[in-house]
Amino acid sequence: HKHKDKHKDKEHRHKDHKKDKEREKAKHSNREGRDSEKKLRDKEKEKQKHSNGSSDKHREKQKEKRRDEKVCLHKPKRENENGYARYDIKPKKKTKVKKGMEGKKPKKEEEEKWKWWEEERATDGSKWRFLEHKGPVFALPYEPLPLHVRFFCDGKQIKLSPPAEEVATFFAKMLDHEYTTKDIFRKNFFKDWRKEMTPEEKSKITDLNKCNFNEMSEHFKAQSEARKQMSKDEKLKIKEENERILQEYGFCLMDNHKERIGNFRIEPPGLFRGRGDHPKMGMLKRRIRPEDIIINCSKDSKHPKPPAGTRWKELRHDNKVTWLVSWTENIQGSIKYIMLNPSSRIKGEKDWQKYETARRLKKCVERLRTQYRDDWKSKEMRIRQRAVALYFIDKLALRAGNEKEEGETADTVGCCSLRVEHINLYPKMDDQEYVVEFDFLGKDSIRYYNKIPVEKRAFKNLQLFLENKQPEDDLFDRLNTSILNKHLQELMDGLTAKVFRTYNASITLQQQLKALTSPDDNLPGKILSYNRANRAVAVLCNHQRAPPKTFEKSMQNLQTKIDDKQKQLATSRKQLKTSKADHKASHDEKSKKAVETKRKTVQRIEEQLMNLQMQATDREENKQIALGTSKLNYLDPRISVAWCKKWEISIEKVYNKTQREKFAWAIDMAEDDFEF
DNA sequence: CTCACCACTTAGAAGACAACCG
DNA sequence: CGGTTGTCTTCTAAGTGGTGAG
Repeated sequence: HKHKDKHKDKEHRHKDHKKDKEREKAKHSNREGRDSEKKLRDKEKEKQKHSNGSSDKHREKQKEKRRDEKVCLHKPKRENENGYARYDIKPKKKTKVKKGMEGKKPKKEEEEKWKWWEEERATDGSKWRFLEHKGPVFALPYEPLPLHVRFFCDGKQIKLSPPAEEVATFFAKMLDHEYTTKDIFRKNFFKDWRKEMTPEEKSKITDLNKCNFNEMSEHFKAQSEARKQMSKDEKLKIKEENERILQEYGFCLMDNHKERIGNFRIEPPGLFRGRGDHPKMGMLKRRIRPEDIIINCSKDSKHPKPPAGTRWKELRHDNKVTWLVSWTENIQGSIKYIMLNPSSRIKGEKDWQKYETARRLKKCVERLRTQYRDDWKSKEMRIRQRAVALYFIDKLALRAGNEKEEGETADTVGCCSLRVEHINLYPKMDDQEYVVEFDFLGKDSIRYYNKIPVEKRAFKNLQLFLENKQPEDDLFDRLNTSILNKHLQELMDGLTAKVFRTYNASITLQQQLKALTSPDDNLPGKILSYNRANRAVAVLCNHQRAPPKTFEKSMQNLQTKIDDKQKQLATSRKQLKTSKADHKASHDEKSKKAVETKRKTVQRIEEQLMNLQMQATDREENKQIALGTSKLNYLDPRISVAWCKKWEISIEKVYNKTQREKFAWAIDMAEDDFEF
């Protein structure tokens, strides 16, 4: 019954979010009415938000006032355009797509511009009302190797049966990869490979070290080389075929809208590549057949047909979930899904909601911080542990750290699963006090290393937690993510550990943008500032990448360019000097003009040089840092949109096409004064 | 509480593609 | 125009967090 209560709470929360009565009414009214009512509600929500006595209440109010003034000044007449009442209520300063809005518009056009964020959200936990799709695209069947490609074991040629040969090719394709040298990988592979062999093969092939895959490997290299060498025509043909498949299988119909599917292809069979020190690396990931597939769609939709002669495992009509297709994978036994693209309504709404939760945290974060500092003094060990863990999650943006099954995955940890061996305490270090040194492997086995001074009371608690423990013992032995999240839920509706990461990432971006952007900077300068702000977040969240293989070389190339530019600048300056001298001597129009052109040239080259240097700085600073993850998952896009608007930078400079599609909601709704 | 299960978000690497350069 | 380089897209692994049974 506990869970049920919780569920009710959640429902209640959701209902609170928007006024229920109004929504019910709106559901049955027409589009215009719905929209305007939504706006009205939003406005009310805004007011509520601003009047609930948070610390920055005053500033927020000022801001709102300012916005209203601006709106009045610049865009008072929107409502006349097509009679949509909604424009009366919350005029937009800038509305991108206007033409074609009058009267009836062609369906296709409407489809392209569908603004789901201006529509109602379901409140009953259902994710859709209608869903129709074509099912998944299966991996191509195995094509046996041509006869001339041979395989040897112990020096003797063996013609492998197709199943054994297929698995062998998986290994052969990876021969150049470091994976294949690892003991665990080889052991796992060999074990699974033998399962595919005929008894005869099994008796002949008993030692992987005696297997020679070279001809296979060479064959695949030649094949990929041949693909590269294909004529334009052939390449075009393949491209068209891919496009056809995309058009047929890459979209679904969900609640009257055509939506892009994220991954409509079933993962092909192959060898499992775990990250880090994974105990299952090299195992055979088996081929998925229609009989493994569960299809989810509307009862009243045209159901996807399984390939001829096969059947689905199950046909389901569950509109409480968002997936279209699922199957169980054989390595960990987990379920894999086919879901919609990030640009879809279903993903976008959730994403938007995530940032709204983080913004609610912003309003009460100081209160929570006071509380956890207070809890450091608690009589109860579990509360102290909870409070210190939360401090780490807040201050260092650590992940929650769920427990993991031993032997099933690589040994990685998050905050709650930190072990004694992952930290070192230094009461004094150089000129700093109470330094904690973190060294552990996090998600994807990415190393987290950080030496950081912490508050005295937190430090003393850590010393206490370490008492009488072995290195492999849990640092927070009275804590797990479920306890922590239950606590957080009580502190704020919808609060979980990961919200802190979102909040701290977004607030950092906003602060850094404010601090780094200088009005005098030119465009590349501003972009550098943006990237630096983005970088600050990536560092906070520990988003690392392997330095690109060509990094050194590309840096060198850039340096050469800079050197050349410098030389060019020197020559140009000399020429300017000469022309000035000429002008002084002759004082004629022609020489005066020459001076001017030269001056312009020098200026242009100076700027080019600066830009190159900025590019170099940017790239150097970015060597081991991945910006994409934070941009895509942690930074409220409205901050970036507002920044672009404020500095009159086109959004394309900050978001590529995919990102613009994912963040269409933010691009459409955020104004230059948006505050996270 | 633990455990198993499920659904969904977040993650870096690899592969595909496009732009640029000589 | 071909090869190289940098960017975008795809892929799928690895997390988080919710639920419900026992």
